[in-house]
Amino acid sequence: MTERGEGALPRVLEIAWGLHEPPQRGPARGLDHERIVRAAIEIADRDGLGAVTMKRVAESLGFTTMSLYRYVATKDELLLLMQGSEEAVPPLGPLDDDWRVGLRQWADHVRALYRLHPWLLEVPPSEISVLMPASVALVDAGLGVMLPLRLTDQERMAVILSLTTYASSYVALERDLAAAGQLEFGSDAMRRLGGVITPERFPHLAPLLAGGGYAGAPAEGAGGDVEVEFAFGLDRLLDGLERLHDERAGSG
Amino acid sequence: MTERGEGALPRVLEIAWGLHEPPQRGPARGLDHERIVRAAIEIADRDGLGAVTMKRVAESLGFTTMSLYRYVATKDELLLLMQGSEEAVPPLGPLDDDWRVGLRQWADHVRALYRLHPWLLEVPPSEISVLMPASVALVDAGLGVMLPLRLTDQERMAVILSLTTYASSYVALERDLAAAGQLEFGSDAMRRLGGVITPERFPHLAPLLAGGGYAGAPAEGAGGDVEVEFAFGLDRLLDGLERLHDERAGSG
DNA sequence: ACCTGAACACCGTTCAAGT
DNA sequence: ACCTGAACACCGTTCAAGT
Repeated sequence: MTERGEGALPRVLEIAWGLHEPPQRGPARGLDHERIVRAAIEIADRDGLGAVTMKRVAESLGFTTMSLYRYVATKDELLLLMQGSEEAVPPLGPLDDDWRVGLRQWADHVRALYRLHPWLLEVPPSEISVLMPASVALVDAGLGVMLPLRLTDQERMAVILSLTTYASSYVALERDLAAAGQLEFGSDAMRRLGGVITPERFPHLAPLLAGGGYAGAPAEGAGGDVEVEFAFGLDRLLDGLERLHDERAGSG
Repeated sequence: MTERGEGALPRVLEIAWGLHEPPQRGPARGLDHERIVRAAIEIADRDGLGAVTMKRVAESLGFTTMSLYRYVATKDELLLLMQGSEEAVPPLGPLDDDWRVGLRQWADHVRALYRLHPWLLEVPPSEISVLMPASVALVDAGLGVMLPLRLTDQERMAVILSLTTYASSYVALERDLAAAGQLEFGSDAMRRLGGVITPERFPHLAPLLAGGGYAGAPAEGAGGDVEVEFAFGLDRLLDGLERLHDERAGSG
């Protein structure tokens, strides 16, 4: 009964898409997947993914740890439901008709998503997550923006993937820089580091380090720099797309 | 004695760069950081990061769990040492003088690194890791390739970062696709999925899904596709760089 | 069929003890 | 100062029991 043939959808997809019919018989259920996932997301938003334990989630709902296992097979399943929940995704308004502007808006939206829920960066990735509601909605919107571009479906997917990983990586960078800002290496430490990161061994990086243009001295303007770097890399990718598009327009 | 003022380097950097002098007095040490890190990497390579426990690492060296705490303050410190160890990085040969070719070689090398040690994708990121030996060596080489490009230091770092995250993301994708290949949704499952991922709700993605151009049916050619997509995104980024370079060459 | 309390196996880490 | 055994707090998960 639990395994319905080889062609069945993974349980977690059934749950996420609302296809999972609760059992007919027996006492009324005290919980449901939506409440559990929402509670878990709240905890992760507030205290990080490490704070999401089965115990803490259950108790925040007024139940015992073990009650969760009536709704979720393992903790990994819960994490996947969190990641794929549309609950976590802010609504995505209409995107600009100009593909370049639209893609930038789309990338900004993805970045906002990771900023809103930094724990998304830590959820162990699953091959299933691209089929969860949140991902499907995002991908669909992104594909829509690229309609006027002369690209194959596969290339469109590659762009989506590039932008997604690009945005998420930059949120991770922001987080790391924020943490690094509190490191504040003293001149003592920099001298010690300069003793091993020498111009002889690292001719290109050592000058940067000495000049404060590398990690270790991101004291001022760090936030702004990340902003600039995000736009820079994004523009390079869009430039590349435009060049490809122009070439194909010319030859087609 | 353990805290040497505010200007001191983080302990893990001292260890990684070989600046950590072992205590003079007392019995001979049975272990050293290098052996511990190497043992941990071997376990992670073979059985994944989840298999790296203090117990397993210690026992693989013939010691008890607790002995490790003479060398490493916490498990997180051990993970960081693994990640930043040059042990894990295959030697990087000389790169082509043509910046485009060189950057492609560099990106391939980074990708090879993640393929060799997939657990690198799972190590919780630390702001310190960019100062560890492995990262410093990689970044230095990457900066060297970009010497002929008309870019600021900051832009060069942005490129390095983009390529790194790009390469690592693709290795993650490969891994996920390999896992997804064993999912093999049946026609039953696809029909069920098609009931919620409808053309009405997802006009751009639904046709892809129905046509097998999206996850869920990556049975054949999946590996090859990833190869194509990697080159595609990389070329777009390099195209963008070239355009920027050409523009500046013209106006400078 | 739901929810619960007790129990299990397994973590990382602390501490007091031996040498 | 090294290594060890015992112990602690905390996980995820299983199971038998109550309703």
